[in-house]
Amino acid sequence: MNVMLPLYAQVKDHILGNIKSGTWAAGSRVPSENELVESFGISRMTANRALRELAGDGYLARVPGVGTFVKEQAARTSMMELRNIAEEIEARGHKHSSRLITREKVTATQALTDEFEWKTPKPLFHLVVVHEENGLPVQLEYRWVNPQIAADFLIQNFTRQTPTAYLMNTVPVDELEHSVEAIMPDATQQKLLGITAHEPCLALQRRSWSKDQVVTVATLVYPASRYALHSRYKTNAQGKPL
Amino acid sequence: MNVMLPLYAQVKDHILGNIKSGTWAAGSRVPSENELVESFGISRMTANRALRELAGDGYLARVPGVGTFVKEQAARTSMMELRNIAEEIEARGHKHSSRLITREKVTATQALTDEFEWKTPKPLFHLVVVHEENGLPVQLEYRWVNPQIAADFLIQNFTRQTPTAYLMNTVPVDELEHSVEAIMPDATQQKLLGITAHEPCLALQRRSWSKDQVVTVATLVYPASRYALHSRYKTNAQGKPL
DNA sequence: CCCCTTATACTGTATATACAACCTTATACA
DNA sequence: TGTATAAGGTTGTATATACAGTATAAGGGG
Repeated sequence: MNVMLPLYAQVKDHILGNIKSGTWAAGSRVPSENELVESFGISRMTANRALRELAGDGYLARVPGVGTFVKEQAARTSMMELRNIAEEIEARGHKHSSRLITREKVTATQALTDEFEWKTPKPLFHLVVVHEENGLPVQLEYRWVNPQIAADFLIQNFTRQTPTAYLMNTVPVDELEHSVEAIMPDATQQKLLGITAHEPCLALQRRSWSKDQVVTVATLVYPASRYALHSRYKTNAQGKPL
Repeated sequence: MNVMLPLYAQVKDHILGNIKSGTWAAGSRVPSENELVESFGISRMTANRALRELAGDGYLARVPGVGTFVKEQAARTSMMELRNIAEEIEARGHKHSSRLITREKVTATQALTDEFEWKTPKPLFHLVVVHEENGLPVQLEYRWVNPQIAADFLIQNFTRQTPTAYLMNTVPVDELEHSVEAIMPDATQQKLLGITAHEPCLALQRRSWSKDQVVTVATLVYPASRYALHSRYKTNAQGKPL
């Protein structure tokens, strides 16, 4: 059952674990390549690969002749990121409610198999939820969840806690991907959102990873008249987010 | 003058050049590690590093036992980064071109005065540009620029350098704001983008600040069928992106 | 005291080698 | 004909070794 990770990945996990747990604070020094060679009993090239890849991912900064250090990771706060809609609505002083449309266990289609980065189709939890702000539908949520990571996902009561909130509290998220497009709603979506066929919608697709495995894929459909996505943040000298 | 690049970087450049120039189309096979060993006279580990890093960057897909292939680059743009569309298109190995529709000096409307955080209306530079990917319109850019910060903006030749590129090189950006909504195009937009009245569009509004002053306001309209906005990033050390 | 040299530690790159896992194709066999 | 096997090419990982470049600290000589 337990898949043996490659050595360099084990070293990466070890270092990343110490960073995320806060044991190694930002700016502090991580073991040098030769120290990792000693403690893990590996070759220097393997230690080099672990440190080099973590540096490429932005977790570490390497300085020739000096050492390797934990990088400062400013929180990139924005509404485009992982935020659950219930909090957003309540932050506006409005009332959030939700209607559970579908809750089932399905087998992944080919497209979903690709999304989850699997080679073969596997079982998936599937959920369809309509979120309402003061009784008016504002978001249609299609969600698929990897059962291997969130095994008890389907037995949750999602009228009290949104799927996003449950996943955020249960699984640590390493990586997020968002994709936004404009779509015209189909008949089912029109009915569930209470809109006409002529109203365009935003379709926000979100994938989240934990330890290089896709945890969940969600498609969030917003009627254009009722919602706009928004973000604002500071940047560094290169024009990239901090 | 010439800085000698490391061997693995030279190999990466060679492969990337063939992708961007379109010599190697999406789906086509790139040389195997052993073939690179032969043609470049390098060791297999060096070839491996070049291919592995390009795969990590999303340019290549590697299949054990089969080979390495040029990946399809989806027509998507990053909403988190301040990146100019010309680079994005060229990174996909396609050709970027642009048509300047309007170039003028105007006085800010009340709405624009608010956007620029001014108390009274002031002069503004205004530009309308259509960006094309392989000759097909993919973005309609409405841009307003603060003349106090970029005084020589209007005399630039924007067929060689995009407005975004010019501003990125001229003014350091401290802060960015994005807002996305779904719209139906009006008659003018339909004509400029070459789309029908029934195709929804993404309208991305962007404001950027430098030293607490608004530098530029831009509205970027993307036909839904040709573009999706995209972002992917690692979360912070605490795994709590918000 | 200051400057130069030297030693040491660390990262960056490159090679040669090895073995495993995977896939395709050709071949031998029933 | 159909199937099992073998061979060869491909990626993935791991090691041992080597040399270059950079930064820091220690020591020696003016």
